[in-house]
Amino acid sequence: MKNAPTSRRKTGRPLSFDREAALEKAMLAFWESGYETTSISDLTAAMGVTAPSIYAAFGDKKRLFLEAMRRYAGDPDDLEKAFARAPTARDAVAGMIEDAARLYTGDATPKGCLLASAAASGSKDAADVRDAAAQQRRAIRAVLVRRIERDIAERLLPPDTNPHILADLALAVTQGMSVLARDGADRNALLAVARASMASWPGSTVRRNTASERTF
Amino acid sequence: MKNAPTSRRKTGRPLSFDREAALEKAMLAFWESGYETTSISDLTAAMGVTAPSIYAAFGDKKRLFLEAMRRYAGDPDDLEKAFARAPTARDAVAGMIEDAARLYTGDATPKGCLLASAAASGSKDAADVRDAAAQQRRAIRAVLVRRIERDIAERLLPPDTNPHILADLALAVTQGMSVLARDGADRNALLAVARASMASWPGSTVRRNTASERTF
DNA sequence: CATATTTCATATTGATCGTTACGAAAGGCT
DNA sequence: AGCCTTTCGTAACGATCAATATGAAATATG
Repeated sequence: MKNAPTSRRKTGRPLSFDREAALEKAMLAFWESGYETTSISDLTAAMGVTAPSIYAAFGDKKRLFLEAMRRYAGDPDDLEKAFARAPTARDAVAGMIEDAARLYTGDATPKGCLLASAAASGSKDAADVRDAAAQQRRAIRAVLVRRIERDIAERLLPPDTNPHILADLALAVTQGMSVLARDGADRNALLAVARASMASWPGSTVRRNTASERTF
Repeated sequence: MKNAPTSRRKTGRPLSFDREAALEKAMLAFWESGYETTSISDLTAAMGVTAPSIYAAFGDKKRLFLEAMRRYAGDPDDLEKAFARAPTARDAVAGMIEDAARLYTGDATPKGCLLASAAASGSKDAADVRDAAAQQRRAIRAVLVRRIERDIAERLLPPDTNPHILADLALAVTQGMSVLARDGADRNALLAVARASMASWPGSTVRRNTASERTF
């Protein structure tokens, strides 16, 4: 039960818990039950850490959630790089949506998307937390738009393609799959939705009645 | 300030508020702030009714929410009838999604979808409320599936069309648009997403580079 | 070993949560 | 008018909320 010696500790009683592991548990709790509807009592139980230790390590509930949310969402730059590596914007978006379908139906994690459900609504006191979640979604959307714009510039997409609409559609499908997952849809159902949604991508051949590539 | 004489009142002091109007206000409050995160105090302020009167008229917070949610969602039979009137399943679904886009961006109502956001997550005490919302969504999905199956039977859709995937996709786009609306997307942006999403419908001609019918 | 520093567990803070007694007020019925 | 029934406003209930005060325990340093 030692904390990682990342920051050189000088003196005093050492932390009795793994900060990263506790943050992971907090993330799962928020993922499962939402920001305002996960109590400090819930968090102490999930993290195995008493309330004063949580406050000492993370500040307050709001900061703990924001840290957990950033941990969930990951670095937007990583998404940008993954998108840059993809051969086309279409591949990048299809990959993102299918990854989401898998993420939302994991066995070891709550169903659905933390970003979609943990702060979907709430009291006025938590407006800033909802804004933070919205900002995360906007960051993802911006990455989507940029990648689509690149393909337009490279003539891989029609010049009249509206990147904002395509990005919004991809985001809507992704966040909507979270609701399906919460309602009990299994991984295959979500993957089918993910693939079906890509049929609205420009240049898609909406093939029909072919046994080899049946999207519907 | 008289209540409608629908149920023949016998005796006693009359209600001093309009039950339906108060329910409407409660619905808007839940729509805005969610089930658990809207307090009785919030509700008394929004409804203009004191707490004991709320409890006398609606039972408790849970029953008030369920009644508000049913008022929001409307009768599933009405949706079924509207779907039956539509010339094709595609028209029915496109209409539903576009109606949702308009509903989620109304000026006099909160942004987004009550069904999508008010019970997206929550504590264990509210699991039955989330289940009730899930049941509403499943009812809509069932209507979608039946209407699609009818078009398959009538040869208006390819015989290998999977009605569950199409229904799930329509539901995902719809619920996903709620997130976009909450994040500030305007009505035109949502309508564009709604129309773009229909391009993945079987038999769609994904037309490109035509100024007359530009879907992207 | 002694001291400084930090975290520990226990217990509690004031505020707010959903819900309800309680008695006064307001109508219909005889 | 006088009773009966129902709703009214006020005030409070126990429970839980997020957040801390407090002092003992644990480690580094001198």
